[in-house]
Amino acid sequence: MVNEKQFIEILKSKGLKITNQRLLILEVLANANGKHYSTEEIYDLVKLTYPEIGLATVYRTIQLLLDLEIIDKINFDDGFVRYELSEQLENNSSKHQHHHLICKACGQVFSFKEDLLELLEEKIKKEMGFQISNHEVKFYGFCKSCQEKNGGVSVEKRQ
Amino acid sequence: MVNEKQFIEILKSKGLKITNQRLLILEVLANANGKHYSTEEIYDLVKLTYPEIGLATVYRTIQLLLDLEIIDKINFDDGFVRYELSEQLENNSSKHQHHHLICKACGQVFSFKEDLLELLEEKIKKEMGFQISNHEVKFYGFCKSCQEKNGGVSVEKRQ
DNA sequence: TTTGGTGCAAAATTTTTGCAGGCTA
DNA sequence: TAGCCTGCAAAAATTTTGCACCAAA
Repeated sequence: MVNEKQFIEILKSKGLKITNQRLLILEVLANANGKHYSTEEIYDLVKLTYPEIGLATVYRTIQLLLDLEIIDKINFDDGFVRYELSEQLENNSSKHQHHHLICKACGQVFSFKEDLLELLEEKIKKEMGFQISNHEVKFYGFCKSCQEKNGGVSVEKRQ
Repeated sequence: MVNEKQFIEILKSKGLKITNQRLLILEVLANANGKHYSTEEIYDLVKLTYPEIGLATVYRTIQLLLDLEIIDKINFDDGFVRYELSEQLENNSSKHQHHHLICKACGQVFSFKEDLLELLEEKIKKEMGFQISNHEVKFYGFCKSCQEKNGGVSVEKRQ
């Protein structure tokens, strides 16, 4: 999880410039606290403190953060592409920290910290020779509160 | 995996009409054979045998197939939303058949049939009360042939 | 015949790009 | 100062919608 100081170092080391826009976008994502923002949401949040920012800059900065592997792209199939700070550690090796639980009734997204995929990854490596560097796991279902609300019969709100 | 006969029965039972367009779109997906088509690709393929079809019909039929849980939506983050026939069985209970391996060098998508997620799903159920009905697992990395091509040093082509 | 489904075109969304000017290093 | 970066607006790409007509039941 990259902080501002590290981010500045990364930019410097690549010969990239340190701008308010870049720092503010990273800050929004760093303070997301479990939320997953879309480009538009990031744009709106940055505008609160820096109204002159353009949406194109947000798109360009997000692409930059993706290229630098500082953030990850996630798609919850709600029509928006969302982003979150990558959990990748400086020493690399383990990028496997959490999975997403998506409630089909209320649309809420929960994070679950745990990695139990080593077995599966080993099997894939052995059987297919595929070298895994990262994974994305999404579980669709019904959250506790939606199950209780409907007495066990949960109704889908979205596909 | 739904075949044409079953599809017709499902449509009938819901009071929906059986049209050439619907049958042809299902046929394209049923013959995809491991490939994952985007809306545009489905449109182009159906046009070969039914040139008068409109793109809007493809979008509407795909939404219908999603609602009926005959197909699943997949996003490989290449800018296109893709679809594949759902593996869901008639008797329900198990929808957990395969995962996707996405090569970051050549972009190819491989499928891996295996489910070793029961342990993780049980844990999630127990700890969070979240009732899982389906999951989507994507592994990013480098396929065997790309590893060999580059002598073990694989170069990313895309994020 | 009735109703749902389709094709077309327009509209709405989301994302990318070109360019002149501004800011970081 | 040089060149990267930004904002704006236009363009491109993807998806949805309205409507008149057509076709399945």
